[in-house]
This record gives sequence, structure tokens and C-alpha cells, in this order.
Amino acid sequence: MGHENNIYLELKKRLTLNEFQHGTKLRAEILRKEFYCSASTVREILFRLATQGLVNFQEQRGFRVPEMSPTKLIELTHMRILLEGEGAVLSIRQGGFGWEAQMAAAHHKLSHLEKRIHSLEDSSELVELWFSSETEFHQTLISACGSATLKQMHGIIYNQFRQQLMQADREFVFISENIKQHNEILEAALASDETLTRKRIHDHLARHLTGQTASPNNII
Amino acid sequence: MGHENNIYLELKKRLTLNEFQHGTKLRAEILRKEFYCSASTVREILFRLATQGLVNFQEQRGFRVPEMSPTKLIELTHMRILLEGEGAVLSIRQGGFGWEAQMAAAHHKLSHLEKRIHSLEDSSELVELWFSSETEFHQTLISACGSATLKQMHGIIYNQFRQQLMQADREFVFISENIKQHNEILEAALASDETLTRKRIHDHLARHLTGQTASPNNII
DNA sequence: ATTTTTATTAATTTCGAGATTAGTATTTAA
DNA sequence: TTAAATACTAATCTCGAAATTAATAAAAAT
Repeated sequence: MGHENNIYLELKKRLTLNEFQHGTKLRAEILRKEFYCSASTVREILFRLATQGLVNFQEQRGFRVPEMSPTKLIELTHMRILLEGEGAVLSIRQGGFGWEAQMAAAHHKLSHLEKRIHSLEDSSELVELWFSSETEFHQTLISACGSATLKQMHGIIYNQFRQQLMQADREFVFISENIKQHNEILEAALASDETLTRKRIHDHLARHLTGQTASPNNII
Repeated sequence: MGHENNIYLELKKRLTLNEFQHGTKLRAEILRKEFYCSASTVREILFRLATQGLVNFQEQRGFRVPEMSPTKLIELTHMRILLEGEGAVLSIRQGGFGWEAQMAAAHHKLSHLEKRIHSLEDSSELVELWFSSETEFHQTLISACGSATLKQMHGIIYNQFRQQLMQADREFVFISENIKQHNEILEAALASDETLTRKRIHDHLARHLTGQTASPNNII
């Protein structure tokens, strides 16, 4: 039926949403039962995910979900600042009105959600929704850069970033600082201020550069 | 024996050295004979290479070597400028004496080779050697940046860049402009001039931003 | 003559089993 | 008792063949 690609996407989604525990062994023989396919097919998929950095592979000892690593999170953050900064600047130059409208829309969605979450006691249901809205906001930011390659690279980095961050960041969703920062990025972008946009993307992500956000202490 | 990884590296090397023609179909059934392994093993490897962008995959119609695309080359060049610029600046800050020595060594090797090629009629034998020296020079440039992630991303981009460029650039190896540019990059880096290093990396690669170097006309 | 349908061929995709290797428990020797 | 050697178990890796799908050629219909 050729649904191998579906399995690939499903596994990728689970890995980026951190539905596996860090360090978990991913046995083809086990996963095959869940997806009703052969172990070879799963193995093929795991290799693909390994090339994207979402699973680790060691010869003769199989596949594992990568462990958390403060260093890695810092590196990924640095890459995000670099790629999103560049992508946003290019989008400002080439995006035009269409892009600006998309930015406004993406931010509106995200902002609305953040405010709702902020005023709720139990927001666990909305967190998943927030994740996808946050992704959309940052993707839209670079969407008009004109380079499929840059967007693809950013995708790889972003997914690994998510995987590293785990649920550690859930608390931050509540903090009004986050709402403010997304708003500031939007403002700078719509004002076509390239330098300021770069700075605000940096400031928004800077909290991950200290090696704090990935520490087990921060997990809810 | 677990030599699958060797096959992976061998194929990767061939793809980046452009030993296959652009657009060539890569049939697992054919390649398996060359490597004395099964078609499944080859298929697994081709999937891995596809994730790196070195081969294209289409569902139910197999694997192909990517076609040449001026647009793609421009995008890859842009990424190289971004990543190498950043990596070089970080290396300047953190590399110290050890890195400076490595830079000098890598440049010396490359420079020596370029001069020899420049004074020869038939340099086809040395071109392969030049390729690896050029790679080493640019890798050394970012080697002390302190980010394995950045280096890995750069590797992916660099390989695709090579693949796109094909033999189109062989002529340029002869041109003294190239020797000069490598020298200027070294000078700026050893002088710890971050802005100038960035500019010279840009200028060195800028000839690929016009959409000329990938055109079939330029092929020797 | 052109298009549509059907049969043939050649490719891709999936599978389960056999071969190999790692990990663990047991036995033997010092 | 500890260390080394051996036997056992459970995993990974490789393979060739069967099932599926695409590409092509031949036949039928408009």
C-alpha cells in the first residue's frame, strides 16, 4: 500500500512531541506490531530519522531516543537564532503584503491561545494546540525567505530543538513574557526593521542559551 | 560483518564527487551487485542519503541523482556564506593558537596544490586531490566554532553544494583569483578581523550567487 | 488514426526467516 | 572470592523471494 511514509511521519511527530522518554530503546520488532508492518520496514524508517538527528543509531546495538543534553540545546538555539534571523530578514525584503497578512494571522492565533492558557488553571489540553501554533508562527516568520533549503534546514533544527526541550518549557507558556516577546517580534517584522527583528528573535530564544531550560529541575 | 556503513560512505563520496550523472536512476538491484550485498541493504542506504538531500526519492518510482538546478546552487551558496561566516567568527573567538596553526597548515597544503595545478597543462590527476584540500580548508575554518551541530549542518550543505556544482567549477581551480581569495580569507582570520573574514568568505563564494556557474555552458 | 482498454514486462515495496553479533548467566580455573 | 572462559539468550543485520505497483507493448474500440 506504500504507507511507509505515513509511519515515518507518525514516528517523527511522536519524537518531536516527546511522546517517548529520552533514552528509550526503539526496537523494530516491537514497533512493527503497532504499525502492522515488518521489522525491516521499521528499521528503514529509523535509519531515516537517525539522519535527521531525531534518533541515535549505534552499530550492532540499535536505535535510541537521544538523551537530553544542555550543550546540544544551546547549539540548537544558536542555530535557530541564526536561521530564523536570516529567514525573517529575507522575508521582510521579499514577503510583501501577503506575508505580512500571514504573520498577523499566525500571531493572532498564537496570541489568542496564549491568553486563554494564561487565564486557565488546567491548560494541559491546550498545550498541544499551543505547540503547533508556536511552530506555525516561527515557520511563517521565515516562510517568504525564498529559500527551500533554508526552510528545510530550519525544520531539522527546530524538530531537534523541540525534542531536547521536552516538557521543560511548558511552564513558560504561561508566563506573560512569552506573549510579549511574540508580539514584539511581529511588530519589528511588520515595521520592516531588520536589525530589530534579528535582535528580538535572539532575545526570545536567549533563555535557552544559559544551559538552564534543559535541566531536569525545570521539568514540571 | 556490518559493513553497511562503508557502503554508505562510499556512495556518499561518489555522489559528492559527482561520479554519477545528474538524473541517473539508482536501482538497488543494480548497485547490490557492485557491493556484494542485498537490494534491501542498498535501499536502506539510499533512503539515508535521500534524507541528506544527496539523492531524490519518489514513492513507487525509486531513487535518482538530483538534477542540476541554478536556483538550488544559489540557495546552497547562501547557506554556506551564512554557516561558514558564523563558524569562522566563532572559531576566531574560541580557536586560539591551535586553530590558527591548523588554518595555516590547511592553507599551505591547498595553496601549494593550487600553484602546481596552475603551472600544469594536464592537471586532471591533481583535481581530486585539490577537492579534498579545499574541503579541508573550509572545514578547518569552522572547526573551532565549538558547535557540532553547526559543523554537521555545514557538512550537509557543503556536500549538496559540491554535487550541484559538478565539474563546472574545475576551470576555476586554475584561475589565480581563487588562490588569492583563499589567501585573503586566511589573512583576515589570523588577524582576528571578524567582519572582514565574513566579507571575504562572502566574496569568495559570491560567483555562485549569479546563477552562472551551474549552467551547462560552463562545463569543461 | 487516435484513444481507450487490456496484457505483458519490469520495477519497487514488503516480508519473514536465517545468519551474525551483543548481552547475560553459568561454569570452570586460579 | 575473583577472574576468565564458556554456554545461553535476545537482539541486530542480511538476505532472497513473494506481493504490489508502475511502465510499456499489444489489442480493441471509437
